[in-house]
Amino acid sequence: MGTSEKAGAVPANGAAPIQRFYSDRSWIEGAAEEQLTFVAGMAGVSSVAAFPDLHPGKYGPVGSAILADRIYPQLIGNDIGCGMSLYALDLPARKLRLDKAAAKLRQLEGVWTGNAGARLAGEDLPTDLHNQALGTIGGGNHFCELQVIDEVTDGALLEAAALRKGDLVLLVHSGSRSLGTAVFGSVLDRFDGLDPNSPDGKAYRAAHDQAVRWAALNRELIAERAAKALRCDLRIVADAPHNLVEDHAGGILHRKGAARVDQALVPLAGSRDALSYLLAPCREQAEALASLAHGAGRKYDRRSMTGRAGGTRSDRDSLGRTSFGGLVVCEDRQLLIEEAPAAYKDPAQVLKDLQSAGLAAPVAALKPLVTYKKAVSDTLESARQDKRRRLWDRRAKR
DNA sequence: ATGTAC
Repeated sequence: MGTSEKAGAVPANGAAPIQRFYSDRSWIEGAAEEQLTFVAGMAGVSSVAAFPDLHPGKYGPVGSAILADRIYPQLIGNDIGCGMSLYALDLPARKLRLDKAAAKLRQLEGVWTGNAGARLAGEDLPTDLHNQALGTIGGGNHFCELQVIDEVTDGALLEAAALRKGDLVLLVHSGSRSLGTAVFGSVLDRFDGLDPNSPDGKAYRAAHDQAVRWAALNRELIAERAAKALRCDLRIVADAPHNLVEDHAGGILHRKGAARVDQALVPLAGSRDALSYLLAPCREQAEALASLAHGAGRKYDRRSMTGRAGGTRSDRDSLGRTSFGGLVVCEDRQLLIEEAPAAYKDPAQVLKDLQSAGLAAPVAALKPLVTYKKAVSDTLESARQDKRRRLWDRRAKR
């Protein structure tokens, strides 16, 4: 980086400034800090913002926003366009039976049989673009959760969104499935980044932008499938993608698990056994790069969860229920363990840090009722794999 | 994260 007029904002070592929006009360791994430092030193990076959900990722710190003069596809990774959508349901909460709702949500399993071509065309996408996966949640940390508006902290803002305490909502976390994987796969040898104005940069950006629109449509279709299964209507409250590149302040902003704040309300996802929140973004701070935390953030990686949760039968059974009396639909045992609530940080602390940093204010807390992840039974092979990992971990501890 | 990889 040269001695431009921006030199005053650049630390002596030439790395970009890192703005941290978390306190020492948040659980931040050393590896995530190292990744932040690495990313801030990458060529062309001018600004980095880190949020309290920060945790190490495969190619960089998840829970950060990175402004650069070029596109680094690895910072976005596979799941281009991944994000959170919140929908209001016109279903009376008092009529809801959780076990029946859980049974109905099982209809989310399998393919969606609607008119994919028409919906894709409506989003200005090719009518045959990856349509076999449309309307499906996927695996990992993706979910579709039925929630109830619990505590209200800003009644006026909630009312402005035509919501009130006791209303049922749907929080959908999903992305572009293997469409995004294919787009990332086409640039795997480009870790030095792409000039956004070069043919390669433009080609990536075009395919990326399609995956972003596909992912948003996918969340919409998942919500529609869920509402149809629950036999009610739905209305969108917010859609906040957190994994993509976009133009920002004359550069390329990489959202690496950092929610976009261009709407009145932004969802902050908790774990399935913790509250989620509806946030009102505060006046913009340039250093925050128009971003917020996207969730609680992982505390433990997937692999290490095998030794931490689901060790006994009763432990595994308890993973299917929540302390709120909620239900979890996830018949893949390995997934149930990897995504155990213990794998996640406390979303209330994430909220506190965002609040004290002056980035957002809570509007309402959302209580999980039914978390839908996967309704098909895990295979014999994945059970065997689970057992092998367990034995291996036990041996490693000696 | 993923119609994974053994």
